[in-house]
Amino acid sequence: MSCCFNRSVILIKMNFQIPSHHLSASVPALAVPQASDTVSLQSSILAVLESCKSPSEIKQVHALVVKTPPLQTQLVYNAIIQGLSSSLEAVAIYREMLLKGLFPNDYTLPFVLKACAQARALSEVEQVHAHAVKSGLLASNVYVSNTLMRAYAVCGLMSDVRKLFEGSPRRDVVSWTTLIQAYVKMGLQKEGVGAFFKMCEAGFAADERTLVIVLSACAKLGDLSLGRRLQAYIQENGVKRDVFVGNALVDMFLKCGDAALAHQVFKDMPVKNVVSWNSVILGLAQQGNFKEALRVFKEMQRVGVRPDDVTLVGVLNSCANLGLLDSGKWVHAYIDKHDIRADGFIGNALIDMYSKCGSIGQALNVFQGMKLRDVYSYTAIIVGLAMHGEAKWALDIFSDMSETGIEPDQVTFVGVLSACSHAGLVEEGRRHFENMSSVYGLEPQPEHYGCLVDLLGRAGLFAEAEEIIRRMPMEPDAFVWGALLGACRIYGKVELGERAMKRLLEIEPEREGAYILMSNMYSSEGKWKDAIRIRKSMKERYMKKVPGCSSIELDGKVHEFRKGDKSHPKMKEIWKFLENLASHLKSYGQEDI
DNA sequence: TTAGGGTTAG
Repeated sequence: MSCCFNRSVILIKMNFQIPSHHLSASVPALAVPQASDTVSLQSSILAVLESCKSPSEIKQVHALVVKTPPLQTQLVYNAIIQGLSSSLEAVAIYREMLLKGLFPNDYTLPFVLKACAQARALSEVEQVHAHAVKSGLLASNVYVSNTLMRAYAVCGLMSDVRKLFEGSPRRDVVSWTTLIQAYVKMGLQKEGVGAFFKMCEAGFAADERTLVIVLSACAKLGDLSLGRRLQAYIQENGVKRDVFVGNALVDMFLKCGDAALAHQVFKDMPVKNVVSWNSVILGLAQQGNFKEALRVFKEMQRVGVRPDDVTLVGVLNSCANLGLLDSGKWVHAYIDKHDIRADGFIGNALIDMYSKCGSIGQALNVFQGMKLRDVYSYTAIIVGLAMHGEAKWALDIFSDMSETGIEPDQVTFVGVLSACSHAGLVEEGRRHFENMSSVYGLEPQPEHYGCLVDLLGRAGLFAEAEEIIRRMPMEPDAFVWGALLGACRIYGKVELGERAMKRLLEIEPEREGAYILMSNMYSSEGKWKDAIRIRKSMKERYMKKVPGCSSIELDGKVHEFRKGDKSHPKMKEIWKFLENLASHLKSYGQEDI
């Protein structure tokens, strides 16, 4: 190996900086046994290295090695690099090793590459790549080629990963798994799955680690039939069904929309951990089955599994969507009690929960108390304020956000535009819509056009709204036509409303909203015949208005109210209160409530 | 002594 290894090339290529503390040996805190000859001295130091419990202890041994030339061997350097392979310090030691005239071997490079990959240090990866080629280790050792593939994958260089894979003289199941994972990490799920089938054709047996990655790709694709094939593969090929495979299966079935299968796999798992529970809770929440998500959370607590921050995000999301303020507050108290940092995911979920549960003040408290805010935090509070009619405030926070340098994304603009729409800020709304692409490089999506049409329509600017729809680069969706129809209803624009309804029904023939808006419009314009015609055609299509439903939580009990449902025991009092409220509002000039 | 694994928001 060493005969073809040109050290001068390496010395020129390796230009890493060695941190000074590696060169100035400090007083070693570890006692090294005195040994009479070099060999036993080396085995002593190796034993000490093996007993080291922290990187700082290893660095102390390294200081001793620097002072003791007989200890400067390939074996000792490998052991130090191995111990420090979770930081770039391993690379500095590697360079020092080369400067001492020592060669890397098939144990050195994987650890150095692991350190490079962890730090995403591409130029170091490339330099070590050169050494791997020069030394012949890349061609001869599959560990070296696999760790190198992984390092390029982490740096996002898919073409280099593929070149290495294709040029690799020997491939094993790890090489294939690394290739598949590189594709999946890069968002190329289909290519990842394709590589899995090629791997099978090539006669390799995928193991549980491979399957976990392929299952996660399948989950992202939402491809249930592929998921079933993978489950069959696991059964037929005796893949070990450990907790990782189980969790990946649960997540996959949930994301592919088969909650029953997910639940079956979950039930059959011999060992579950917090991730298993999280997958179920989050999966159910993502499907909109918030009540079931909360039921599973209660079950999790009953069996004594401690929730982590991921669990709490799922629970908060469910509370937010069910309007369960008290439960949300309970989670908040839990977070405070257990000293879980409310920055990042948790903080953003709290903002969303409070604002969806109607407590915008609390949402603002959380937002203001956060030390680290990201685009999600800003978007959550902007959307929340817009929802609560605090348009001006929402826009102020948007301008604060611009000053911090955090780039808004497409969802942020949904919040900004809907704030403008609620406050009737036509000019400002137009400007933000324009800025989306010209300043922030974001292409407006149908929902942004929907907001703009809503804004213009509410302001009575129908010609401009129609022009916007005509100029849309994509087909207008139901939100866009719905926004136009809603505005027509306000202004009694019957003809335009009919056109909007027609388009809306082409897209969503089964939705009753358009019929109801249109029939209300006919009624308020005195066109009773038309109103009756619409209602009749709804009946012919067997459409029934899905009763609107709202719920509040009081003292831990959820009260649900549906349109036309008088079953609540305190219905009389509630109606009386609402009537008082309505007359109170009318006295303030609100006529149409 | 060496390589590849699941869940997280607006």
